[in-house]
Amino acid sequence: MTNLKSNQQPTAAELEILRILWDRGPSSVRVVHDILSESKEVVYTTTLKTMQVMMDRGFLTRQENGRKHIYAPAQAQEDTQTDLLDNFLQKAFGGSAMKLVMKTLGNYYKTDDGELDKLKQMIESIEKKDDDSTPDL
Amino acid sequence: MTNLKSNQQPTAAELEILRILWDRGPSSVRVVHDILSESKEVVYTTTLKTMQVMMDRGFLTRQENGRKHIYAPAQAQEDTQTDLLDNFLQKAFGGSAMKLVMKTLGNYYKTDDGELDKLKQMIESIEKKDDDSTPDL
DNA sequence: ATTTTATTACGATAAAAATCGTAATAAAAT
DNA sequence: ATTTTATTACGATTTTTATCGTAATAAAAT
Repeated sequence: MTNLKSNQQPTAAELEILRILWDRGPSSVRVVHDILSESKEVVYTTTLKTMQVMMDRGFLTRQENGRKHIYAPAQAQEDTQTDLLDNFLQKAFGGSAMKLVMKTLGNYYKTDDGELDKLKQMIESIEKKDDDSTPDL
Repeated sequence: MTNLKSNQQPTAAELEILRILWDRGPSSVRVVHDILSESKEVVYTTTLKTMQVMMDRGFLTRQENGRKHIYAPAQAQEDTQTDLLDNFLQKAFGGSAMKLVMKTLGNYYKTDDGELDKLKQMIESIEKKDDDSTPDL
């Protein structure tokens, strides 16, 4: 019945920019924009403005020396992904992590063996741990 | 460089309505609204309008007898989830299904054994199949 | 038949997100 | 010093999404 305006998520356009920064490290608007332009038609000032807004929203930090601004993600990719995942899991799968996992594997199962092995390891470690703590959702 | 306004996704508000319809089957606006009201403060005409928009967007169908309209999802939950997943995977994990799976398991590993077993089966069947066909993304 | 009630239709407004154009500023080149 | 170039700041506009109020319509109750 209440409506706690929960944790703000970056928009789609913002995520594209974050991805670039995570990949290339701290960068100027110019660099980000040029990369962005390869996959999307957009004007320089739009990219700039978006990054300024992201600054306000706390998604980016920046280091200014003189007129030059170098932007960096405020949060590690891992942490942002955690937030996004929480959100998506609720919205699309009613919070059932297992349904999400099964569907993902079912749809995109082409993987290399190394990855499947890692996955198996993970499952084992879950089976070991089981029942001691931590959330389930 | 182009910008194909790809496949439309339901918004968050629309998904809440879809979820209700998937759960309860085809329903009137009244029913959907009453259920929605339990978790969210919203006015009847807002729910109505949203559902009318969803109709336009092709997310819902409806059967009218006289003044009474009964709405139903245009697409099975599974299929919508596939679309959502495609989209999310790109946006948040750069298309790497494996990363998504690993992170999901890592974050929400509390599951019952039955589910883990199913998961192991799935992995096995993937190992069997491997290399014949189908997309990887 | 008249009134009450429930429902839909429609349009208007608000809020959020995305985009762009213009002006201001500073550095670099001449 | 003056001009050119690159960058940021700022505000305006557009688009999309969400919300609501009022009027129209039909069915049910009296």
